[in-house]
Parts: sequence; structure tokens; C-alpha cells
Amino acid sequence: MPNSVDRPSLSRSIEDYLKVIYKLELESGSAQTSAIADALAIAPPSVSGMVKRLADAELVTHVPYRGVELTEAGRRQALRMLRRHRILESYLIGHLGYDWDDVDREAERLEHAVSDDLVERMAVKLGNPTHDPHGAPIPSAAGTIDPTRYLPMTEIEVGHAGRFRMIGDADPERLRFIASLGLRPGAEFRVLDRQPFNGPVTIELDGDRKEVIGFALASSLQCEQLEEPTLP
Amino acid sequence: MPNSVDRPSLSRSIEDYLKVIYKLELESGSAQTSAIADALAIAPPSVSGMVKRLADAELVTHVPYRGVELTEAGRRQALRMLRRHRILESYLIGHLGYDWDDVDREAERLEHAVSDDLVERMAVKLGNPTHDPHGAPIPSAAGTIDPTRYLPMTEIEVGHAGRFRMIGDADPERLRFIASLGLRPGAEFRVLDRQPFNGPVTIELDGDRKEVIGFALASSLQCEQLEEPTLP
DNA sequence: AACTAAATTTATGCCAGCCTAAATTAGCCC
DNA sequence: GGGCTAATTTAGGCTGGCATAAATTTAGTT
Ligand SMILES: [Mn+2]
Ligand SMILES: [Mn+2]
Ligand SMILES: [Mn+2]
Ligand SMILES: [Mn+2]
Repeated sequence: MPNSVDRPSLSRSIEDYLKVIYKLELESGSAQTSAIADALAIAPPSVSGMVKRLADAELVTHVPYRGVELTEAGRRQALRMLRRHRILESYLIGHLGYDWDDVDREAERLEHAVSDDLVERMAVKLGNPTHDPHGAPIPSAAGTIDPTRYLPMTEIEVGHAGRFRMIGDADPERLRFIASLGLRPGAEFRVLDRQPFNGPVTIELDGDRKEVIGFALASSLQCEQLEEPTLP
Repeated sequence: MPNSVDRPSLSRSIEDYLKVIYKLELESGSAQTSAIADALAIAPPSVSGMVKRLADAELVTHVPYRGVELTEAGRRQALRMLRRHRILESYLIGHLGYDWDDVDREAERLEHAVSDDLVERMAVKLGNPTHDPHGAPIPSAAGTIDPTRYLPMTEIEVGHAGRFRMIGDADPERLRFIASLGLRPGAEFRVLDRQPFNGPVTIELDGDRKEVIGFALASSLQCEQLEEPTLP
């Protein structure tokens, strides 16, 4: 029996579009033209054009003026790209001495050039990790992904302990700063204070060190709330 | 001081053209349109068009109807691509379990996606190899390359010992067959017989095993002649 | 219900990179 | 030197992926 479905292999552009659409659907429920344009640094009319092609290829359904939604095939490809990207980042850090702030650029290009075979070899060398260095879940080769959602650090209640789980990987400076605080995915902390009006969050780390984190930054730290508050 | 020269980074197509032109110049002294077209599996008029763009970019000089020659900038880029390709092949075999017959396809895509930084990290992990798994010399990061030329096995004289040094990497089947004979770059042999009229070559391996190798195949094995013949 | 601002699409155009068909040139033979 | 052949270039066309400017739709305001 020959290959049942001949997929013509997607272009680099299409692969990046699918990833972005997946992330937008995940974060805000829908993927609108301007959001895609922003994320890819492309003009909105160009996105309209590509959306047409994606819809023709049945990777996406499009309701004009409303937005775009991944089809099952589109979602499968998006998850395949996320697996590639996250395995690559993990491998670059684990075996080639990269830091967590400089892997994204490299992976963003490599994800379009590696074969499935190479990705799986890297995954095996890494011991089939479930999360990448920034805490993001790595889809399985079969196309499933851990659906766990976390809370921004700003929503962990005062007095509670929390665990830092995940952070976006696109901003190297932010990653370096977070690392300089001693915060890595998995790190435990306790919220000592939250200032109102989008004010900073004060946390305690390693049982003694205090750090004050601005609202915008704290909002980008995806965390898990751990336990009931300790009583005074 | 800002970056002195802004190179716009070459396209995948251009990078492959430069590599092919370099190889053709090396093998036959010149690079003609049809030879480039053959090597890249592209129609000759397409090559004419690209040659024009390469000449505009001063990567190549073009004498119409005569052929094309790399400029210094073109040669530098070609060697940079060869370094990438050959370091990648070495790394895939050395650290990711690939065999020498299946690395070329992978490297052919990856060479356009890796950063210089990543290539150098791989080179360091490998101990800065000077030759790739097929015996081809790896250009230095500075752009120099071992100019040693070898002889086809068909030109090693009967009675002489020889050392197999290098083989083209594009044909997986040929590579598997050569490996099955126990021939790897570095392997020593003695020529027992050469048949005339482009006939086969008989060699002795490991001091006892005899193998008969057809002319076309033997011609593709680049070797070094080692010593004066042993006297009868 | 009409007006307005923002988002989106349509209309056009450009460039890279490929193609086929037709024209041109080079090299060779007599 | 004329004519043949093979190689090469020119002409014209197509697709993917981007852009800007203009038209359209949506949604919110009054
Ligand atoms: Mn990333
Ligand atoms: Mn990418
Ligand atoms: Mn190769
Ligand atoms: Mn290539």
C-alpha cells in the first residue's frame, strides 16, 4: 500500500502562521487577522491573503471579518511544529550549551528544516521530555498535549505559596532578568504582598530572599497556587 | 562601531547554487549553465536567470555562453556552506546516531537554517574535525580548506598499497554497499588486479579478503597511493 | 437611524524562483 | 565560409509571499 495521504509539506510561512493561530486560539479563544499580523510582523492585507490560502488548503476555517479557526488538520500541524520547536530548544540547551534566553531564535528557523526523524532522535537523547526549558508542554509525537492552564503570578493570593511553571520565550532580556532573580520553572515562592492598581508583587524565595516584581512582569509568569495560606 | 558590512543573508537557493558552482569548479575547472542545471535538477533557463542575479550580487562573474566563476565573496560563502554541511553531517553521525548514508539529505536542509554560532558549537563538541564522515575536508571557520587531491581507485597501480580517503555522499545505496565491503575512509588496501577496457579492480583488504569492484564504482573511490609495490 | 473609528478585505504591484517555447550563439565539420 | 548541432539566453508566464492604497464591513456612539 503506498502512502495513503501525500502531504505536499508546508512552507515555512504556513508553518509559522499555524503556530501563531494555535497560540492565539489558546490565549484568547480566537485568532483575528490583526493579531496574526502583529505576531508575525506582517501587514494585515498579507494575512488576509494567506488566510485565503490556508482556508483553501483546509488548514483553517475562515469567517470573513470575524477571524480564523484551525481545522483538525491545521491543529495537528500546529502541534507538530510546537513539538519540533520545543524539542529543539530543549536539545540546544541540554546538549549544545545554549542558555534559555537565546534558543528561541535558533529554534524558530530550525523547526522548519529538521525531519521528523531527527526530532525524534533528539527527543530520545533528552529522555522524551514533557516540558521545554521555559516550562511549555511538549506535544507528543502522536499529537496530544498537556492542557494544564496556569495563573499569572499576579493572581496568586497573598499568603499562598506558589510554583513558577512557565514563561514566554520570545523576549531574551526578560528571560535573563527572571533567571537573575533565581526564578526557573519549578521554583517555589510565597506571595508576601500585592499592591493594588496593577502594582508590584512581593514574593519570598528560598525561604528568606525577598523580591519585588512589577505587575507587567509578574503577569507574564505563569504559576500554580500551592496551598492554603500560613496563618499568622 | 556598527557592523561594518551588512550582508543581507543569502537565500536557500543561492546557497545551494554557490556550493554547486564551487564543486564544479573544483572537479572540472569551470561551471557551465547546463552542469549547474543538472546538479540542482533545475531547467537551464532558470539557471541563466539565477546566474544574472548572482552576478549582480557579485558572488560570481559571468561570461555569456561560457560559464560562471566564483568571486572571492562567492567562494567564501561556498566554503562557509561546505563547512556547515560537513560539520552537520559529522554531528548527526557522531551525536545523533545517523549512518553515513542518510546524513546528506538532512544536512542539505539544515545547512540553510543553522546559525554560525550553532555550527561552531557542534564543531567544538566534535573536537574540531578536519574531515567529514565521507572523507571530505571541512573548511575552517576562517575559510581555508585542505587542497589535497586524491586519485580514483582505478588509477592506483597494480601491486601498490592504497588508502581509501573520500567518497561522494549523495548516493545512499552506493554508501551502504561500500560500507558492506568494509571500506571506510582511512581503510588500507592493496590492488591485486586491474582489468583493461574499464574493467573491474580487484583489491585485498585486511591482508586476506579479496573484493572485486566494478570500474564505475572504483572510479568514485578517491584514494591515495601508498608505497612501492611489493616484489614478487 | 446615522455617523464614525477600527478592523478587514480587495485591488494592485513587486520580487524570488521556477517553468516552457523560441531565439541566439558557439563550435565543429566539410 | 556555410551549415549543422548543442548549449545558452531571451521572452513570457506562473506561484508564493510580501507590500501599500482604497474600499468595505463591523460595532460602538449619539
Ligand atoms: Mn521558542
Ligand atoms: Mn519558525
Ligand atoms: Mn553531504
Ligand atoms: Mn542545501
